Amino acid sequence: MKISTKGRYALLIMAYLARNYNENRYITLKEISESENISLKYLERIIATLTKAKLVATLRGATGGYKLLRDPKDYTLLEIINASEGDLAPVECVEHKGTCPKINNCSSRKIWCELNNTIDSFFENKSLKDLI
Amino acid sequence: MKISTKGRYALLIMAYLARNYNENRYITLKEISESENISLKYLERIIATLTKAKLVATLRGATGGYKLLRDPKDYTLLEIINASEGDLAPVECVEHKGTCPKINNCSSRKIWCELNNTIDSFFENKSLKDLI
DNA sequence: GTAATTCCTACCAAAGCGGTAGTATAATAT
DNA sequence: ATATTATACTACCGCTTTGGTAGGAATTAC
Repeated sequence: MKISTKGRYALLIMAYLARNYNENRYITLKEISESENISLKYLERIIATLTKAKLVATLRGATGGYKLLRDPKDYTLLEIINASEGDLAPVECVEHKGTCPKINNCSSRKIWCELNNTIDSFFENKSLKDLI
Repeated sequence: MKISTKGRYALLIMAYLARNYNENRYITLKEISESENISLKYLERIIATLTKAKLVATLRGATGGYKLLRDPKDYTLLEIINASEGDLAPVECVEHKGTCPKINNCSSRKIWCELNNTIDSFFENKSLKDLI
């Protein structure tokens, strides 16, 4: 039941961008890397998923970097975690019903679905602003 | 954020024992293995942790097997999951504070602790009887 | 053109997951 | 006693995921 570094670092990056949101400038990964003491190369890979999910704006080249597209209060932690970590379903059958033949008489599945909803709404109800 | 087969199968085993609780007999893994279609050998390994945690009674030899030590309503899902899956903390620093040097000015840790509490109380408030 | 920065792909070691196999030990049935 | 049934313990194994590293290509500002 661990959150991997993908999700954790994604949150760190987004929190960093959020803290500098009002400056409205592009922030380099180099800056975040040095501030948070995480390898630049690894951050590149992690933020790529956030870029693809259109959670951040990017500009290449000199004076380029990343910035938020919306106000921090308008990001839920769920969308950030989902983009970076994938879906949070604690077991396969919650999201993909075809994988288990016992699905219709499984006494546990109801529990897993409930747990999934609990976790999702936990993150849905927290914004990026709450994090900073 | 997955629950592994350790935790899932542990719950299956306990649910099976719970459904037969009133018969007050020792139930073999062979029976559970055939009923649930899970390898006997793997079940042996999984139930070993439940035995060590004193969640089930065992008897070796012919007519031996496993049975519950208490009424199903007196088992929380949390103790079963904890015994089989280990603790559910979504990040290391929630349980082991020494692992991260940034612990005292980490904006994320509060979230992880909250999530941990949410998940724990989810399982704490469900009994084995709820599962069957 | 040069420097700075993102973007893309390939690679890699270590750990965890989901088992299997073999043997030792204990209790019962006959 | 001995054969049978069952748990207990330990070692092994292939596969996938995790947590990175490395190198270079594309893009932009100056």
